[in-house]
Amino acid sequence: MDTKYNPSGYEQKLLEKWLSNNTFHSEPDKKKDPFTIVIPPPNVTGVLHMGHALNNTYQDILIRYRRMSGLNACWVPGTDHAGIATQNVVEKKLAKEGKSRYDVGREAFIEDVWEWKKHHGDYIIDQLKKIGCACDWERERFTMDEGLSKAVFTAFQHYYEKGLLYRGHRIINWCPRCQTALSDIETEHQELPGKLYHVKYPIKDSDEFITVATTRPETMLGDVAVAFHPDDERYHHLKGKKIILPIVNKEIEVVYDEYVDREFGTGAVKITPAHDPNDFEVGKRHDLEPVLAMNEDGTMNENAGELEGLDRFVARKKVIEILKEQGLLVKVEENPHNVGHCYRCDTIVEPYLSKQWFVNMKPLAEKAIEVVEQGRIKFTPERWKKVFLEWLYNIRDWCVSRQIWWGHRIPVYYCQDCDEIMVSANSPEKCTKCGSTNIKQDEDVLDTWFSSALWPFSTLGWPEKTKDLEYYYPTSQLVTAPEILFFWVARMIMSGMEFMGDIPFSEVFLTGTVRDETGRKMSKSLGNVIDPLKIIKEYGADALRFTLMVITAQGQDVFLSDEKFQIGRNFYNKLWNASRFVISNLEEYNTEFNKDNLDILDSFILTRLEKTKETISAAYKDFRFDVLSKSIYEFIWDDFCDWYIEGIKPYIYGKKEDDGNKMKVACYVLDNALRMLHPVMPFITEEIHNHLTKVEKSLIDEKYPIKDDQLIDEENLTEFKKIQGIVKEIRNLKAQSNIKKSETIKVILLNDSFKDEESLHYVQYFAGAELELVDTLPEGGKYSKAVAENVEILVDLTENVDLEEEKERLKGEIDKLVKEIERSTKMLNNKGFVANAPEKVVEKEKEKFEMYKESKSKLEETYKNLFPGEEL
RNA sequence: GGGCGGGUAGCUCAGUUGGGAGAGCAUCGGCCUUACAAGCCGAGGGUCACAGGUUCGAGCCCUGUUCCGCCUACCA
Repeated sequence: MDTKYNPSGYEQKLLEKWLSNNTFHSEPDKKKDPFTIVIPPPNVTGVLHMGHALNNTYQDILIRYRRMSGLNACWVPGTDHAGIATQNVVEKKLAKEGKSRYDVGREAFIEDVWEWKKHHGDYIIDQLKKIGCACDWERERFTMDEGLSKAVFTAFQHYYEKGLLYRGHRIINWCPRCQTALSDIETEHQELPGKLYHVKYPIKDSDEFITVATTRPETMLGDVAVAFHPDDERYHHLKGKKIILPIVNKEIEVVYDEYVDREFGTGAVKITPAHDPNDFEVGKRHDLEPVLAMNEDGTMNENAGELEGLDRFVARKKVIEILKEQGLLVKVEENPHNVGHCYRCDTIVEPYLSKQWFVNMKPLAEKAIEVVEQGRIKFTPERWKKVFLEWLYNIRDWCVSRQIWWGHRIPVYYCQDCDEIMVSANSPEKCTKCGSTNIKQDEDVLDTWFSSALWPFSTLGWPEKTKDLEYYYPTSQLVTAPEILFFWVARMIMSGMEFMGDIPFSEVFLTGTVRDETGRKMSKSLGNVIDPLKIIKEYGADALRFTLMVITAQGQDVFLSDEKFQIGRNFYNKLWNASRFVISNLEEYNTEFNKDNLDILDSFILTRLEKTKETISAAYKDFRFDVLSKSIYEFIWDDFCDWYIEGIKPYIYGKKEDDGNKMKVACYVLDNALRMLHPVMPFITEEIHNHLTKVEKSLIDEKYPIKDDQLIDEENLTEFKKIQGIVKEIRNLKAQSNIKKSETIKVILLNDSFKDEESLHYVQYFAGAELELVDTLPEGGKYSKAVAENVEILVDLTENVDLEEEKERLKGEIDKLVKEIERSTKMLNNKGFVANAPEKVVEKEKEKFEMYKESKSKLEETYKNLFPGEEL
């Protein structure tokens, strides 16, 4: 084995092996239970970021663990066509050539996107491979694949025929830059400093004015009425009157509607049905014809009179100017408010009246609510369940049409001759009603999330009834970011119930968000991203994975910085070197140690190993990746390296009699540890395992270690912990007395301090001490004393010891004990404690009390001996 | 406006049915001990945000306050 482990070389080699052997492939197999995960498909435009790295490491660990545990694990990978985002990328590319998509035309543009996808789109898939993802690459899917497109059209037709899909005029969120409708959750609200403008509208045939307030004055050009509360007597006299809309000097209506809050402002609300969802509802109730004042690109239209052609924000200023000139602007107040922004390009979205396709979500949501309330789908951390349900209880219809070109074109066909509307997954050639071939397909495409909603079954072949679908569906667990809980998770559950009649997965694990060290979300525009590929290059994929796992508490946000990845690097370095030591001292790969020939050290390491297995399997159940990573880390570093390997050295170097059993134990432990760690650090564990067994195999095909209760020996573990405690104390005494670790120190112990010779040997060895056993401890003389684990430790102080320091040390120790005794006394004198606390706790406290008292008197004795006559 | 998460060592964070406050990094001291200086041995360091309450006992449970972050929402 190389003396240094250089990740990039090994990782590349192993990766090529895995890929060329198709190691991660899964086929339906009735003899085994499936364990399925579908990947949250990253955008084709995406490059791997830390969020992906975190998310996919979780999934990879789950997949590898289940596969090693004997399940038929299948991880379905793929990418999402990400309509708006991808179109934006290609449009930007065109813009550099001075062209727009309209210049090249729809067909040529889509070809361009496919071309782009072919060359840049699979970039992220390669990156996933680099972090070691055990995806079944043969099953890679793309949401625009033929099969998945068919799923989309089939689903659309199904919803339409069931009456759950309709086309209607509604206020939607319009992005003037992307020039498309967005769904409610695709608009992100940010608070911006805004103003509330109070404007006077003249009342026709009267000297009176009515004052209304607005945050978006430019939309007043689309006003059709002013509304008052029906019970508001201040405005009853206006019934039947008309109001003059300034600037365009149009007559508008007076209406009375309970929507108006009498307490707010003047109690008068201008009604702009084409630019505000509430106003739209009011307009409908009062038969008011909406007036659209804006074009799709955010400029004012012909209804804006002299403002026609101005951009909406320029128009806002202009409106205010005009109103001021005409003396109609009453006042302007500061009014910070939340404004919707396009989640793809951050442009301020416009509530805008438009004809779009909607899915009626209520009936779909009901089933999703049911399965989650019943606990058939479990969320981890559990708090997301509430968030999830809350959203579903208040669900609104989903606007699914988008005015872009890249995506699944809506499978609706309009006959140009007879107005027939046909909805069909198979593009019809002629009108089903009049037979005309003059039919035109809807221009719009579907929301990208419409296709991802079908992902858990469309990737497995739906709408065909495939073997895969039958075997792998429902999938097992889903790992994703909470940001897409509504976008994706909720919709998958709804469509799973609708099309498959069953839940798409039974457990959902929501990850935390990756942030920089100051707590900000990592984003390109902030420039605070840590590129996982850079980390892989510097530290290796294993270090990246391990570090992410060990520092991220379950579902909590994680704060990252470059240096943190040293945790992982240091760990693999330790593992590599320890393994190198074991392997180089091993004659052959043999884990069949003699169970009847174990000493206290063997028993200690085996007990700790088996207990670690227990911790790990519990951690898997609870998605505690931090716990499982940390417990393997501690086992390998603290128990195996610092105690077991150190402890067997005298046997290896021939300083102690050895029958070879210790190396077999070491082999067994290392073999187990590598398997246990493999899901977290797949590369190095496999590399080492191959060296250990001298056989080239994929570790993922090996069995995950199962706990062997026979190897657990609590009594020996306790005894060894006692050894460790004493060793630590002696080392401490040596360090404080400036005695080198390599120098031995004379230590006197009572005969019955330990169970047997073995224990004494290890104390002597680990502590670097020469033990003298006596029946009674010497009184007087220059000895320092410490008490650990209820054992008195006497150290010869004849040489080289600063008595002043020793005095301080003893004083400090005694002081600590005094405080402990005080605390303990108080507790034990408390009748309530003795009466109410569990007997075990009280007993323990009494024992401790006795121990403290004993220790204290022992130390005091020593103090008096060393410093006769001096006050404590 | 509503909801959620968090405030524990200098930093980043653990702390699972309430029973003597932990890890990693950083700091300090000592070590080239034949796997590893990316290491080994040892040490110091905390009014568990604040104020109440429940309890024999609270970092943990309840109430309130405060600060940070996130999600969500049509008050013109």
